[in-house]
Amino acid sequence: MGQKICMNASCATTNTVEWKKGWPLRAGGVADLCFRCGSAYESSLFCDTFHKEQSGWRECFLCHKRLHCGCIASKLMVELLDFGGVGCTNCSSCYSSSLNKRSESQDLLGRLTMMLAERQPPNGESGILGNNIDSGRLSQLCQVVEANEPDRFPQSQRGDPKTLLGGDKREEFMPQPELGKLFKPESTKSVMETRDMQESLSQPSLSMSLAVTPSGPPFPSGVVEGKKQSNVTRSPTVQSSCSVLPKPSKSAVSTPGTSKAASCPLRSARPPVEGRGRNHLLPRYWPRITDQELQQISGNLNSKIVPLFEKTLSASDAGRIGRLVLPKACAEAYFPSIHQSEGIPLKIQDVKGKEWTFQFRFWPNNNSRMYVLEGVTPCIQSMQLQAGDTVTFSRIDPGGKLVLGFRKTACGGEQQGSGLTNGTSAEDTSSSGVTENPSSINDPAGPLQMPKEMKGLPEHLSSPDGEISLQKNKNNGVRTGDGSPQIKEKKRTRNIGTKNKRLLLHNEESMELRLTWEEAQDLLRPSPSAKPTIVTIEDNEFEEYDEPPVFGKKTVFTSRPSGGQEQWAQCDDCSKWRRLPLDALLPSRWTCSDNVWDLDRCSCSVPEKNLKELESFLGVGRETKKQRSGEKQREGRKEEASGLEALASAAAL
DNA sequence: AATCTGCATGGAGGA
DNA sequence: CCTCCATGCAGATTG
Repeated sequence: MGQKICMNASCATTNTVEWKKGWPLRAGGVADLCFRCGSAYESSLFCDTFHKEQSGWRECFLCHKRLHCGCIASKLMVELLDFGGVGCTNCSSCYSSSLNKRSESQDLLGRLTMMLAERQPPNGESGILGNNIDSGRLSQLCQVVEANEPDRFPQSQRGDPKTLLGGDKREEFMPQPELGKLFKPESTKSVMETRDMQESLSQPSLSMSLAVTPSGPPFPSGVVEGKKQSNVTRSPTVQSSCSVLPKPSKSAVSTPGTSKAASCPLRSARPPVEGRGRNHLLPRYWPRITDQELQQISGNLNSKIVPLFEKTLSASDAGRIGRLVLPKACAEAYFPSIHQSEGIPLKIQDVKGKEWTFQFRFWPNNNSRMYVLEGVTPCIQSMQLQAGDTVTFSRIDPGGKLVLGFRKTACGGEQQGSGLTNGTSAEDTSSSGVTENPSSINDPAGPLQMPKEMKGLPEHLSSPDGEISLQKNKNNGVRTGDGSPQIKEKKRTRNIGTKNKRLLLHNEESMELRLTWEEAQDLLRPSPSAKPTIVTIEDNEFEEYDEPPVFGKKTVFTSRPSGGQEQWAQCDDCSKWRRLPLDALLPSRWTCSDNVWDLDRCSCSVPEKNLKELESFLGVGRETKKQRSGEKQREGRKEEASGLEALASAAAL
């Protein structure tokens, strides 16, 4: 950590800023980026998509089209991001635009397909998307892309670190200056960076990584609807505070949440911190956090807590619709500026360190805008909030990470469960519906979901056990704790799922998509005629194929009582199971006549052998076996087909 | 039919 | 009078 000038010419903070690590450039070298840039890619849209979530839909920053992260084109997009491209493959503003439409791109897609196949970890984990792309491949990709898109790659820029590093040249790589961030996909994190992952995550980071704008943290823009911004840098801190106490507004007094707050001598609404148009914020939205609460938390966190604003939930906010109406002034002051009605996904951490992603968007309304956070239902339910309760938006400095706290209206006083709480009545919030940091789910190395800042929270504010057992709830595809009442409401659960579907994250469909994708990976085989070229990168040998992979047939492995394993495959004609060598790889269609390993059973007329053993493994009985040739076979094929379709559609894209 | 989604409307409160 | 925002509503979508 030190003081340098951010090398990202488009970065909002081009003044002397904190920095923490460099930005690897394709031709080598490292560009020093400011804290904001550096932290941005940790939580960048595409990082999350590919390496944490690994499935689901995301929205392009530029064109706002949705792209499925499981698709190969999207994968390619992510890789290209490392070279400065920002945007989806559909986006005309991105130098990788139309890549998936070009005939030449088929080669890339084919290579990527192969890379996906190659990277499947032996244990079947969904790691292929999380593995690093080797530099050689990236170089190849880059060359092809450059060849295809010469206009986007002036010769002077290619592979010249000085060009990339030099002054504002970098800006030429940025499709839109106001994007202002370099999105560092995790796919391209170097080994070194991977090693530093924990450190990175322990650093405060911008959860809301989009739309960085020229001034004023966390997401200011130069001019927002005609309002000129103050050019404030790092925020003041907690102690910004109650020097000026507002005259209690009518609304503040009248709202259930705040009226009780007013009864607390310490709970005074404090003027908001810096932000666009903060002076226009109505006092009703001023955070009513006590100094005691703030000091306690600040002390625990080694970070500065900056209360931004709060809002008392209306019936519609807390209702099933899942939309939380944001005060316009607050949204424009503290949230990223958005220019498209669809808005952007916004990550906000709750008091337990769990990260939620909401869709921050707006609707045109009477020549103005109405800002909403969509998909809040799971979070609201997790906090067991209802109309009249208050949610508090705060920020952790440095880093600008958003924290969503809450304060409940309860008989005899308020309960507070924010990261700013005094800790006297932290809710035992269920983790249901939580869009847990996907890395914690997928990363076998351990959960990373608890930021350092939140680890400083008192225990009772953190997750009860810090490691909630993961249950793949097929109904909602999220972690479920021990069942809050809300979760048991089928309608709500359904609503959650569908809402999250809009969020493109962490929903049941993404879970299913991921599983399907993982299953599909099992089916990938190198083309039989393909001969691999061994490439050694960082002491790891990779087989590189010139031909795209083929889809193989699913097999099952059994364990002999005496030890050792056997592989079994089912004939596509007679549905009989045949034993295969362990290393046998089958094509997508395989019949007994293809059983070259056991000539005694290379015909469908030959009965099965050792069936009991196999059935024991499969957990099926004779009756099931009878049906196997019927329904089960069809289902099996259907499942297999779903995996194939997933890949096929990805490849088609 | 239920739910989602985008927009419209009108009351409340501030200027 | 104007802006904001809570909520309603209708068309679209989904199961």
